[in-house]
Amino acid sequence: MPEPFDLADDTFASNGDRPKSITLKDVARLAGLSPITVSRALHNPKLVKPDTIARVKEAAAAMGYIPNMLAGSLATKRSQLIAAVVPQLSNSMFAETVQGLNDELSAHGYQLLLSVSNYSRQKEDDLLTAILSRQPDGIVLTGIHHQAGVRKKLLATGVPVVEAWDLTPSPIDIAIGFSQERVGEQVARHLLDQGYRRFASICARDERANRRRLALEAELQRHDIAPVATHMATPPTVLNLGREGFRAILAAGHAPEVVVCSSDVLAHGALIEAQAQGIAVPQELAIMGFGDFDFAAFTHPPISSVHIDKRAIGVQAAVSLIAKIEGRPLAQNVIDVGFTLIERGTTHKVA
Amino acid sequence: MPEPFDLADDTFASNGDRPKSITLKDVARLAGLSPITVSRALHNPKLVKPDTIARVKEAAAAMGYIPNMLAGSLATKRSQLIAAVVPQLSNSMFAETVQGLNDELSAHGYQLLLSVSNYSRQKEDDLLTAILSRQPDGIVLTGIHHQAGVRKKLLATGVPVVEAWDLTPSPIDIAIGFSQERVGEQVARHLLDQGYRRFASICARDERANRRRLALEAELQRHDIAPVATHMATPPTVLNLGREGFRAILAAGHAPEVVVCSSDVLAHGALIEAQAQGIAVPQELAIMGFGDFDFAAFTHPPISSVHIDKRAIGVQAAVSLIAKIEGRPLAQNVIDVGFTLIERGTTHKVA
DNA sequence: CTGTTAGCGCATTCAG
DNA sequence: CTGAATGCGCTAACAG
Repeated sequence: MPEPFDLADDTFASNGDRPKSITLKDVARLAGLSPITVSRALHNPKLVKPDTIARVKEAAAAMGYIPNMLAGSLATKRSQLIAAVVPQLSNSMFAETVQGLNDELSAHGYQLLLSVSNYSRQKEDDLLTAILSRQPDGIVLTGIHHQAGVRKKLLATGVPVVEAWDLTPSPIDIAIGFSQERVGEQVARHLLDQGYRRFASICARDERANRRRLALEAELQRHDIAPVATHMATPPTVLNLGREGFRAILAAGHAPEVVVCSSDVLAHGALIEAQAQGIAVPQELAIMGFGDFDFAAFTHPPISSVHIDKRAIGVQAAVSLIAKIEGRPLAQNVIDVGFTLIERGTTHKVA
Repeated sequence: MPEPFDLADDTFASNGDRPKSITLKDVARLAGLSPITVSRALHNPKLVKPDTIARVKEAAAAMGYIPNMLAGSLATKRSQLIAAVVPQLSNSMFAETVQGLNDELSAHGYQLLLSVSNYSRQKEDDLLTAILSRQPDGIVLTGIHHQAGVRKKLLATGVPVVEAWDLTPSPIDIAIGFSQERVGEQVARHLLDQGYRRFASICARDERANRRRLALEAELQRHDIAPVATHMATPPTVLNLGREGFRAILAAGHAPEVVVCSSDVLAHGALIEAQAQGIAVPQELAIMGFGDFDFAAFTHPPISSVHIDKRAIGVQAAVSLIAKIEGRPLAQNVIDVGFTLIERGTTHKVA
């Protein structure tokens, strides 16, 4: 532990008295060169003689020089900044996407400006204004539905934009995700194939989750089946909402054969509630999750789910954005990362 | 869905051809004023006549003016940016802290630059260099142990710094967290009081988790008790590591009365594994978690844990940073957010 | 390979 | 209350 009890003095106060930063010019002086040469030595070494590069590096190190990227970005019009807006961070699938995004960005020298919209389009819009003022080189948004005017505002700036976690034929710029509708439809077909007929759902009040639910119901309709019960849960999607949701469904007198949940977290809650009530899963009740969270394969029984490569969405967003920023053409501006139904212990063949 | 199929044209390409941004000067011209007056009307309305403010706002709106904060920050030396470095985002307690931090910052007009260190001090150090070049107004680090030189580097810049999730008498600037040692000690005492004697632990390879474990063992020592088994797990701390860990402990022939886990996620895994093996919890095996995650209270049985106000750490970090940035003195630069043992269904009085 | 000149967009002086 | 001059720190463009 270095310098113990240096508190009194070190409590260097309000940032008026910040040490005057040492600049390129200072380094240049010490190295006996012009500022621009120092700049080049640091960022464009090919243009500088090895000797001088060494001299520069030495001087910079000696002075503890830290470049001022604000100034650099202002001059180059490249900020090396990517902004992302997610609906939520804790208890969400987005944390993984953000981590993937960040990892890939970091590997390419970009940094991440992160904002949380709390599922509010208005908030997203407001955040976007603040974000744009930082001149990001790229932006990642969640979803394809935004406040009126967002599309135009974004197009006006010309920043590359990724809309993640959904698909559309007409993205603002780039869309990376999967079809919510196809998920709902496929889940319905799969469960119908297994012989289930009495469906219930526990669904988060989330635009995408709801579209999956509606697509599932539409597919059921086509087979002349209507869901017996639907329980909506307000995010954040915590485990207890799954327990409560299933309890509510039972309390209303419904006896579903299968409960389809908009998230594995809810499915897990339903599973625990069922077990607590002595209902055998999957014999008496089947449960379907979504997202294929880390824990889904390891609960007891493991939860059948829809696998989404959450991390890949983030990584792919970074890759696409960087490609576009660096002027490389994209093969496609709508990327379907797909999904996979995963049959595990909470569902089984009935018919 | 606005403007369907406008893809072909809208695929505005690589950012060379970004629309030349409209500046303060442009707005000024349209409003028939000087740039500085426009600037004041926007950021310092008190210095400007109401009429002209209106005129400015109108002109700005008409042109869709978006201020360039890079330029603004360069001039003012205030970036309104707070940088945070966390070891990990997905499957971690830090997501909640980051969300709290972000919410509070956002409410005060600050934005968050987020980086992930992957539990590497070297990476943290590297990130810090990149971060400092953005001239953040404040920095949040996780933990109190950093690469050599980090402390000095930070002090040299004079940026306010919060070290979160731990405590120390000599923080770089501000520390906000709780004592890992006291957690370990208290958990040991509590379980000893309940009559447990044969302890095992499943512990993440994480500096803080390990210090809690060591403190627990030290307290056991004082009662002449040595743990029967310790299983270390490499982050990310996913549920399956808890299952595997407990399985490994059993496989090694140990028969602990209680398993202390460094995270509720691991505890949950241990719980599921125990149940899968027909071991009754808490009758035959007690399990202690850490973190009081959302799900802990709702598993079956609910998991005894140590509650940490994860979100508060982030909020408090923001509050302290902002206070310092704005020149308000801090009452204290070491803030203990404490912790609370929560007795639930996975432990019970034996003696 | 290195230097000079100019300007990125805005806000801080200081004047009126 | 409004404006003119100057500079934040860096790099693009053009020399040499």
